[in-house]
Amino acid sequence: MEAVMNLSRREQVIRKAAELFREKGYAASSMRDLAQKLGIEAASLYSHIKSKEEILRNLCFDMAAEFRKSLDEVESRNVSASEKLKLGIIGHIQVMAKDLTASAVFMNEHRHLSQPYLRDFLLLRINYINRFKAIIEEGIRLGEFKENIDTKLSVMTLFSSLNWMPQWYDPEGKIDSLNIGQQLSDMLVNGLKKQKP
Amino acid sequence: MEAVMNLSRREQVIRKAAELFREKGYAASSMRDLAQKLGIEAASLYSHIKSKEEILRNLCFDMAAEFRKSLDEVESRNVSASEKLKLGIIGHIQVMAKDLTASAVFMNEHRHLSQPYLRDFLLLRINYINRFKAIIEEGIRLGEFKENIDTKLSVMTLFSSLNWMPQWYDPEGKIDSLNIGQQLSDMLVNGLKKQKP
DNA sequence: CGTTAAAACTAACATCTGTTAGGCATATTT
DNA sequence: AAATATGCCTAACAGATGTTAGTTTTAACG
Repeated sequence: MEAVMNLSRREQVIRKAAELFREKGYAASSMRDLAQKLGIEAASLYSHIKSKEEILRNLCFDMAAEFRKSLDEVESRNVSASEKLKLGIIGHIQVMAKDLTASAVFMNEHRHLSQPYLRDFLLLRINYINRFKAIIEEGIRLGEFKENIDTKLSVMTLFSSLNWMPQWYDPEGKIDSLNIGQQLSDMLVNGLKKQKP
Repeated sequence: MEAVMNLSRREQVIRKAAELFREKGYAASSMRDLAQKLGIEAASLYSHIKSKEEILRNLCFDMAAEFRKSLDEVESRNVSASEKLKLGIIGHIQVMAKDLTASAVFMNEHRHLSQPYLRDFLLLRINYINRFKAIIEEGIRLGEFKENIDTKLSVMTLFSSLNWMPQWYDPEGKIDSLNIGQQLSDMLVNGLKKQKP
C-alpha cells in the first residue's frame, strides 16, 4: 500500500492546486494558499509533491496526453475531412469537459513551466495543432473546403474557440458538452448564415 | 511642461510594463524586472506611477474604451445584421492590431485587478459582448442567420476567436489585420465549407 | 547664474515566497 | 507487540516582493 494510496492523497493535492491555479493563476497562487485549501500547513505539501512546478507539469502533460489520445482515435477513422474535423472538435471538447479545471490550467498557465519542460510542452502542442491543420488541408485538397482560406488562420481560430470554452462553459447549464461540440463544429464548418436552399 | 512631458515618460513606463506583463504575466512580473527593462531602479518607478496595479488598470480600461468606441461607430450604421457583425469583427481586430501587447494584457491579465475595478471591468466587458449578441439575435430575427443556433455559444465562440489573436498573430507576416478581420468574419458567417452553387 | 521641476538614486521596511530539516502521531502490516 | 509507513507538524532559511522616505542628479527656463 505504497503507490496506490500515495496517489490518492497526492492527486487530491493536485486537484485542489488545479482549482487554485485556475482561479488566481499559477504565479499568484502560493503554496500556503494551497495548503489552507487542504486544511494543512504549507510544509506538509512536500510529503506529496516535490515542488510547486511539479504540480503544474502534472496537470499540463496529463491533459496533453488526453488530447493526443483523442486525436489518435479520430485519425484512424476512414471518413471525409469535414467529418474528421467534426470528430476532432467533439473529441477535444469531450476531453476538456471531463476536467474543465485542469483544461483551464493547461491552457492559461503552461507558460510558467520552466525549461526544458516548456519546450517539450510547446512541441506537443504544435504537433497537435498541425494534425488539425492537416485535416483542413486535406479538406481543401479534396474540394470539400474553400480553396481560398488561410489554413493557419482557420486552425488558430478553431483552437481559440475550443480553448476558451473552459472560461465560460457551465457544466450545470442546459447545454451539454457533446451538444457544444456538435454546434461548434457546425458553426465553423457551415457558418452562421442560412444556406441558400 | 508638466502634464505633457509627464505623460511621455509615464507612458513609456506603462508600455514597457505591458510588454513585460504579456511575456511573463502580471503576477510573475516584478517591479524590479520592469525597472531593469527601463534601465532604472525599482523605486524610481514610483515617480511616474502610484502602484503596480495602477499600470494594469490603465492598460485594461484604455483598451476597453477603444473597443467600446469602435462598436459605437458600427452600431450607428444602417446595414444588415451580417454586415454589422462583419464590421464589428473588423473593428475589434483593428483595435487589437493597433496595440497587440496591450490587447494581450487586457485579455489575459485583467483578472488581477482588485475590487472594485475588477467588477467595473467585467461589467464593461459583458456589456460589450451583449451588444454583439444583440446583433446576432437581430440577424436571426430577420432571417439572415439560422434560427436554431445558440446565441451564447455563438458569441462566446466569436470572442474566443477574436481574443486569442494577439497570441499568434505576427504583424510582420504576410497577412494584414484588415485581411484577418475579413477572413475571420467570412469564416464565422459562411463557414469553411464550400457553398453549393 | 540661480531657480525650479522632473527623474533618478540609496537605504530600508515589512511581508510573502518556495522549500528544507527533523520530529511526532496515527494507522497499517508483520 | 514491534516495525513500518504515511501524513502532518513546528521552526526556520534565504531570497524576492511592493512600496516608502529622503536625497541627489539632470535638464530647462527666467
